[in-house]
Amino acid sequence: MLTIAQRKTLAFIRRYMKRRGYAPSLTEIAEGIGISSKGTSHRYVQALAKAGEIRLLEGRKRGIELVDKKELSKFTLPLLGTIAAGQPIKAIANQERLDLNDYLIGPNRYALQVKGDAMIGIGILDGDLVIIEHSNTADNNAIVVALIDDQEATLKRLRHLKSGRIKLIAENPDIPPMIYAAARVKIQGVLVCQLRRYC
Amino acid sequence: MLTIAQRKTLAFIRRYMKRRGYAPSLTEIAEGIGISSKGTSHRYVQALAKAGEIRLLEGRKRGIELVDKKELSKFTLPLLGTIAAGQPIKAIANQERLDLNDYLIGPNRYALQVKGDAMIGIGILDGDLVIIEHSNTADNNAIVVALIDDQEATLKRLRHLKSGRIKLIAENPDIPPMIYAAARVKIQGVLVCQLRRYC
DNA sequence: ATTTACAGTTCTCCAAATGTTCTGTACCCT
DNA sequence: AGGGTACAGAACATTTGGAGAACTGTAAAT
Repeated sequence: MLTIAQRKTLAFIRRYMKRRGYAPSLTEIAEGIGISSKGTSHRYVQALAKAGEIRLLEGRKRGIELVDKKELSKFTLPLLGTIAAGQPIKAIANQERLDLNDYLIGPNRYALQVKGDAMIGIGILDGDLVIIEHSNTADNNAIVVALIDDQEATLKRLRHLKSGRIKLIAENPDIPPMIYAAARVKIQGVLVCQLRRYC
Repeated sequence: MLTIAQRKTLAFIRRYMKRRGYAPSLTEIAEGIGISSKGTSHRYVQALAKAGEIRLLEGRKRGIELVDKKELSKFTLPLLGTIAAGQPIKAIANQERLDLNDYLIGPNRYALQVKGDAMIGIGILDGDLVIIEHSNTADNNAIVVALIDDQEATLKRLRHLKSGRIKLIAENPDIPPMIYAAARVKIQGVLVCQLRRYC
């Protein structure tokens, strides 16, 4: 339940965002609700986030998002808990919901269907769908879609070698890793998620 | 979430393209939003691309395309094609979209997180999420959540034996299959889909 | 084919705006 | 007096906004 001051804060944030299209700063919130300390408005904003009325984008200026109560039920599934061999399902407290939306969807993402067993060692099988986020760079050890000599595109684990060359590793003991000069390899995207349908 | 400057940049690009029919250059963008460094406008444009507001046509001058936001907000992803070791991405004709909604979501479905390696043989690893559709029956050979003696819940492959008994098979050579009298096994749900996040 | 102007990319540096955390003060209540 | 709440304001860390130089790549003109 919100206090009067928190309610006032929320109302101000809503008004501000509606009018200007972006979130107010803490100083503006303080002004807007008639106090002079942004330390205090900070407290209210934190309380609103905890109450689930807004969402805070960590480490960003004006990083407030309104939570749309309608949207909440759309692409979510109840996350019941964990299952292991030999043990009952262990329920997770207060029935979390899993938001598949931010799990899977995003700008610059696309799906590919995997052919072949090159990545079988990490459980990516023939026919699986992988979701790729478009990017020209990738962290060491990430799994990437790499284009070699502008010809072949493959899904492999990436490793930057100290020599500056690039090692592409298939997670399959039958397929040896390959090493290429950096110029021959273009990264097209990074593996974000994998999914497989059973029915 | 866009910053104020990014928003301003996007608005300018939209205005410019509407009026002139083609995209502005970085210098024009800088002028248009009232700054003098095209290095800076470059940063904003990159940020907009990452946020999915625009698309950049690589290696082309004035290569900015506006992205239609309507498509993006749905629960779909472009399905580009297939990827295999040693071959280019094979595009699927006219860019199908993959609707994850009917892939994943449904009434009576819930998610569980898998613990342990019991199903490693078919690529279900520790930590993966599985989506289960609630059901008291299952086809032969389906993978199910089964409750044994009202005690243990496990994820196993189901096989109805001619004897009327039920065989539960872990897809792991280290774990032998178990056979139970039908009365001891209750099916709680059927594995519909599996997904794993990599980042 | 070469030159040239335009456009995009990368980099470094700096300043201002903003979020976060703390400490201190005032007021109200029992 | 003690505890709680509301608020102010300082101090600090981080993000955002911006300038400009140097470089690479593209496309058009010669």
